[in-house]
Amino acid sequence: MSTTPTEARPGRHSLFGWSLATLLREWSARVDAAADDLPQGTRGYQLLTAVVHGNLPSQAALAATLGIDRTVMTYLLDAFEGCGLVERQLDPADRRARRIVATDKGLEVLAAMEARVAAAEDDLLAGLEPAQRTSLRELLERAATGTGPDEDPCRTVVEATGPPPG
Amino acid sequence: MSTTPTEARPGRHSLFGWSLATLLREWSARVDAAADDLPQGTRGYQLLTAVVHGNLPSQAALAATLGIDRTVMTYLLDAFEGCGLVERQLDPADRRARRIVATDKGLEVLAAMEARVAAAEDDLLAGLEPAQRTSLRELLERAATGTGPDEDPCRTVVEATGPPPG
DNA sequence: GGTGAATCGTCTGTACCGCAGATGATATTA
DNA sequence: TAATATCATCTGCGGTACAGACGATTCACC
Repeated sequence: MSTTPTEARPGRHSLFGWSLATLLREWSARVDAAADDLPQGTRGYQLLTAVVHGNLPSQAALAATLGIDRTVMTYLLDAFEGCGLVERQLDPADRRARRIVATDKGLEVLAAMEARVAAAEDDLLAGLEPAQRTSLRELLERAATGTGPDEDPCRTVVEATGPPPG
Repeated sequence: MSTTPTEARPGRHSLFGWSLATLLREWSARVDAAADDLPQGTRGYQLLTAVVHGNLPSQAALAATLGIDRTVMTYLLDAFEGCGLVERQLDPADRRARRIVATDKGLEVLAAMEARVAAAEDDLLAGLEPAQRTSLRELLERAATGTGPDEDPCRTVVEATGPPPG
């Protein structure tokens, strides 16, 4: 394909979803390759991140945030609990719910993963300049958090944080 | 990322993959909702787009572009051929391969879909200003197309971030 | 205070979907 | 011609998500 002129390059369709899917696929493959310690690869990394950084009150909230089914969350957390990465704690306020908290080992594993994932992302976005990467991340996050008509009207416009660390 | 211990804002995980996955999920849901005429919903839309706009020579190239298995492509195209949207034509140059071309009905359906998808994207990116949407699309496309094998192989140089051994 | 509806997490069964392997047809090379 | 590789297809298997039902618990309402 390097011999073909630029106009006939496959994938020249400016397809929003195709770009998203391709990027996510590439990103996921790299994260999978770096996720030796986690069950479920990319999904596990996202789950552990949501457990640690997004303080979701319950298992159902966790599932809704990650966009997966409640029944799936059950055996997903089974695997994580079996590896000693998270714990199910009874919520004293609502004894139906379970509070999912990360163990020390979970925090440790996540920290190691985050470093590797950051390196993988830099590799993935090698075609963009640093300023463009920052811009892409910001736009993605804003678009992702601002989606849906069921948006929280109380959500104040974030992004007063300034430029993220390089 | 800066993990400020005092900060406990919900959903504040600046997770690249999470943004990608969320956006893709939302986009896919909207495209699915608009894909009455297509099999396989979002996947079908992407397939038909690749068939029409990206002139891929063979079924295998199509599969590689879309990131799906060859065997999956077989019954995916079976469904499309059954609906009269595409045709398998024998490639005179290589009679093993099949050239996948869209029928008139396929072009028609795709045109209608593209209009609906454009509207859905505008709705999805309602939180962004027009200039930001354009910027996001461009950055996404550049990042997605820049991850191909036609990138020069010198990018394997590890940056000075000092990743863990691996 | 009591009753029914709703929610949370779990379990069970089912259907789907992607992947590995094998197969027939064809192209390429020795 | 023989041998090997590639293309598309078919078959079987494993995993995974989804619908539904279930006990436990909370909430709404009278």
